Amino acid sequence: MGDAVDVILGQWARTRPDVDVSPMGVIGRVSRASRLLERGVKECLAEHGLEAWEFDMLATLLRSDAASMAMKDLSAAAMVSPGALTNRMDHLVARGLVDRWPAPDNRRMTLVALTDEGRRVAGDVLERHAANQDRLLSGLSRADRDALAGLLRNLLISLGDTGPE
Amino acid sequence: MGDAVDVILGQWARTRPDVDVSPMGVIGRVSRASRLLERGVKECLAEHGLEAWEFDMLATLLRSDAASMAMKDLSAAAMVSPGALTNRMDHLVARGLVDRWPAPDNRRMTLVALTDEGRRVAGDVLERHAANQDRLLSGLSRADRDALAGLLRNLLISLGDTGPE
DNA sequence: CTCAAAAATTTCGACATCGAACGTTTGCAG
DNA sequence: CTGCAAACGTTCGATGTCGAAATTTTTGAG
Repeated sequence: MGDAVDVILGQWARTRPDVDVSPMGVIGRVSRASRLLERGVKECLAEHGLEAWEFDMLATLLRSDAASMAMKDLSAAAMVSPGALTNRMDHLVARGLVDRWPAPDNRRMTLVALTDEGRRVAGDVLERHAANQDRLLSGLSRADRDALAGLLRNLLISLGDTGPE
Repeated sequence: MGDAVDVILGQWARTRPDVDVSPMGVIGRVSRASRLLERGVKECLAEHGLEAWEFDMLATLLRSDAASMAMKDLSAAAMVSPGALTNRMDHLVARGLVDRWPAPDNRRMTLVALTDEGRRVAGDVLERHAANQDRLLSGLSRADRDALAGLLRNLLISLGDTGPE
C-alpha cells in the first residue's frame, strides 16, 4: 500500500532513473503532510470563527506566560515577517482580542498582550484544537507518534531550529 | 538537547497543564520542518532563477512522462486551485517554458506541456535540486530517513493521501 | 553635546492564493 | 432533438505575505 509520494517516486524512477530522488521520499512527505494537517486544523478553527493565523497569534501569546510580548519576539516566535505581524495585530486589535501599546521604557518597541476576551477565546478554542489534532493523528499509534516526533526533532535540530538559544 | 517545539511544549505544560497538547509534538514539528525545508529548497532554486512554484510545475510535467497534461490533472497533482494554476501557466507560457493549447477532442479542456527549453531547464535544475535536498537531510542517517519516510507514509495514508486512486 | 549608526516598527508595492461567479462545451434525459 | 445539468477553465475581488524603504527612538563615539 502506497501513498501519493510513492506514486511520484515511481514516476521519477521511470523517467529519470539516473537521478537519486530518494530525499524526496522524506521532504515531499513532510510537505504534503504539513499541507493536509493544516487543512484539518483550519476546518476546526473555522467552526470557532478563527483563521489559522489568528489562532496562531492568540496561542503564542497565551502560552508565553508573560504579561506582554514585544513585536520583535512575537515575530520570531511565529516565524512571520515584521510587516505581516503589524498586519495581523491591526486585525486582532480591531477584533478586541489583543491590546497594543508602546513600551514605556523603550519607545522603539511596541508591546502586545491578550485582552480578557482574547484570553477567554484562546483558552476555549485551545481544548477543541488539541482534541482535533489528536483526531488528525488517530491513524498512528502512540509509539509511532513518539518515534515520528523524535525523528523530526533530530531533523529540526540539524536544521538549526533550536528555539531561543 | 531540545528543539524549538520542546520549548513550546514546555510553555504549554507550565501555563495550561490541564490540556493535553502532545499531538502538537508531531504536528508542530511537521509544520516547522516543512517551512524550514521549503526555505532551503527556495534558496537553491533561486540560484537557478526559478521560484519554488515554478519548479514545482516544471517537475510535475517532467515526471508525468505523458506528452501533455490537462489543467485539471495538473491542478490535482500540484494541490493548487484551478484559478492559481491558470495564473502559473500564464507566467510559464510567457517565459517560454510551457506550451498551452485547447484539447482537440474536448474543447472544455486545455492541455499543457513543457517546451524544449522547459524540459532542458527542468532537467538541469532537477539534479542540483536533488543534491540540495540530500544536503538538507544530512543530519539524519539513512536508517533514520527510511524510518521517517515510513512513518509519514502511514500518516499520509491515514489522511487519505493515496494519490490517483 | 552632537551626529551618525543601529534597532524596532510601520508603510508601501508587487505578487500569489483562494473561492466564487461566469462562460463554454459536453453529455444525457426525456 | 431540446434543454438542462455537469465539467473545465478563466476571471474577479478580497486577502495575506514578503522585502525594501521610511520613520522614530536609542546608543555610542569623539
